[in-house]
Amino acid sequence: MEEKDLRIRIKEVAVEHFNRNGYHGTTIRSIARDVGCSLPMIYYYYSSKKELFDEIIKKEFFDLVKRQASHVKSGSVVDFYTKFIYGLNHLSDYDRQVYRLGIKVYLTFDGDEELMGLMDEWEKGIMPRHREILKPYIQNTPNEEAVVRTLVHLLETMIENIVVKNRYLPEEEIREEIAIVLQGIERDRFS
Amino acid sequence: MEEKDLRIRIKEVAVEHFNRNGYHGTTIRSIARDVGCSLPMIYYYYSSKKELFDEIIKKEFFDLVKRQASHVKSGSVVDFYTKFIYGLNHLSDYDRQVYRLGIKVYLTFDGDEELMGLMDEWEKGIMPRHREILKPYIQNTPNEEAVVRTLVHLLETMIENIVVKNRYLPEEEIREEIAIVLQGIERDRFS
DNA sequence: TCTTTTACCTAACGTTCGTTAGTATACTAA
DNA sequence: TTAGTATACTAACGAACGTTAGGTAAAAGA
Repeated sequence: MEEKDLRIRIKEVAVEHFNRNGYHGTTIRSIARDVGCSLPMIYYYYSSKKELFDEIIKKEFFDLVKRQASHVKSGSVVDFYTKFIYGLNHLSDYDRQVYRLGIKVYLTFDGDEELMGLMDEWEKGIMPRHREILKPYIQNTPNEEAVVRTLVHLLETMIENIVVKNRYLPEEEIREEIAIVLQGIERDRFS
Repeated sequence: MEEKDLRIRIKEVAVEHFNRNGYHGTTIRSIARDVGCSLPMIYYYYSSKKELFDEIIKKEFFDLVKRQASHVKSGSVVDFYTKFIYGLNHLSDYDRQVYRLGIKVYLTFDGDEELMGLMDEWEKGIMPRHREILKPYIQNTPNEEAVVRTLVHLLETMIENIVVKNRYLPEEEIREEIAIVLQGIERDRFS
């Protein structure tokens, strides 16, 4: 319990509390109680409640999604996306809660204007990245753009199901859904 | 301003505040201030802050989704779903905020165990309803169940985009995405 | 050695919260 | 007319909040 840096322990417990009770529903006192330290120690490592919340989003969340986005593409597109989503089932509790908290801010359900602005910036990069990944497969499809959009939308719901609603999505179900959106795409690879 | 029942005015302002600041971030005082009445008047009409929140979800939200679900199916399936989603763009501010608040509870981002339980019950009816609607069109498709699931997932993200993130989704974009998921379905009607 | 810094604490500050006690005014029924 | 009820208020309660003042004890640096 005590072998870990107190600063990190505080952040871990804070992630749990912000997740369970939201920003306003979380109290510094309850974090201190669960960490097992005194109340002012929170202020020794973080200048305020807001800074603690901000660090979780600005560092932990964006580090996590950057890590996620750097997964190497291998095999077919359907394979790639299926494994990407399926992998979320096995996120650590901490990572899952950080992800969940980030999505909450992304959906403007928590956080302040500044954090929401960062999310908007981040969101702008999503569609182009997937357009790039899918480009080799769909460049001769008529509704190219719509397919990218539909896939991204589908991915979003599946991510929410796993990360936010804490559901387990079986690999075959994920594959089926992605294949439906990308049907006719895979074949073009060999044409 | 004063022609409306105070009880209703309070609920309207509460919906705004719960939406903007969440349950814990909303104060009875700020609601009273924006309504233009004294603080104890909130307690004259609602026994507690929690009861006020609960009524919004239990009555307003579920009434709204029931109203939404009763839309008559006409034309093609793609048409039906397109119009259903597109119509959300033109929800009144009040209805949109009630919807948004409900989704927040649905995603377990707010509300207590009891309300989340009601959401779980409600969610169980979603997939069967759409399976029923789609049945005539997909009964000869091999991946029947997966198509229903994918469509429901896609609808969920589009609803979130409009209602939660407050985006405007053009009718053609909605139609394109639905058509991608249901491709090959429409044709079977005439086979 | 002595001084400074680091890591921790108890206790309290002022503010705001949800909620209620107590009272006034206006309409309604008798 | 008068008793009662519905609608409104001012003022305050105790509790909990974010935050800080001020201190201690040990380790590190000089």
